[in-house]
Amino acid sequence: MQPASSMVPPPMAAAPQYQQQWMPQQPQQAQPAYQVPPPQQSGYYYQQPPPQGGAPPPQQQQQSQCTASAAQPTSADEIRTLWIGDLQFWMDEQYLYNCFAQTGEVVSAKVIRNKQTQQSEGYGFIEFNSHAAAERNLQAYNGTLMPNIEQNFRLNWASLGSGEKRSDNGPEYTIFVGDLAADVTDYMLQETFRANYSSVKGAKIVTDRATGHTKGYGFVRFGDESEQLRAMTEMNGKFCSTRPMRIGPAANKKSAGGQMQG
DNA sequence: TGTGAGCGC
Repeated sequence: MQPASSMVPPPMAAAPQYQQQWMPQQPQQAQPAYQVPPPQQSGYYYQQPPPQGGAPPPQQQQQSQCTASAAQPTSADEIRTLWIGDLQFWMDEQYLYNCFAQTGEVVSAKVIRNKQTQQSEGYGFIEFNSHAAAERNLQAYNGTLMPNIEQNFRLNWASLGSGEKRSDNGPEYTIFVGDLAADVTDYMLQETFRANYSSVKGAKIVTDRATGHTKGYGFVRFGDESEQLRAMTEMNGKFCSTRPMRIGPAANKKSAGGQMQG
């Protein structure tokens, strides 16, 4: 049980000049020397079994080996890339790749950098070999601890790079949630509310950009205003993880539903 | 206690 030295963040060192994209030298390599332990399946109560009846199990479902002329995404179903945010400055392409390498489904990893300073912009993209693989990794890793740092993966579908994403249906109504414990993740907060309110669209824990540590508060977005209002009273004081939540109205600076007046 | 922000040349 020795931590791989290549995964340890450098104390302070100038970042070397990396390529814009990183991928393994051999795509069908048996097993890389570096291995990342799988994410801790803590078995949260909000984990739900995969839906059955319709979708085949995500096993070795070999799609057609898209070799050359089949690389034209015609719809959003073909998206195979995930967006990853809240990256530290030392998290390079190889670090990201190693995070998902044990699944054997990652194709490439990329950190977006400033062209002049080569410093990380704090986000990147992970490309997988199929849409199903990307979705599996999104579900498995999002909200779990990243290697060698007390910070959670913040993953999402890469939407803006591949054309139009399916537009949201209608306005959103956001609430502020404070007094959150340090281990509360986006997904945990979202599912805590979704268990009671079907119109929950998502949740966001606010983290410090420099350290990636939570600031102890976040936001939950609803699609239905009545559920937003109900949640503000019904969920106030309810426990999420180890602490009771304190809920208040969100001071939306962007287009909210209709709660702003004057 | 406290009111985010994140899409690639």
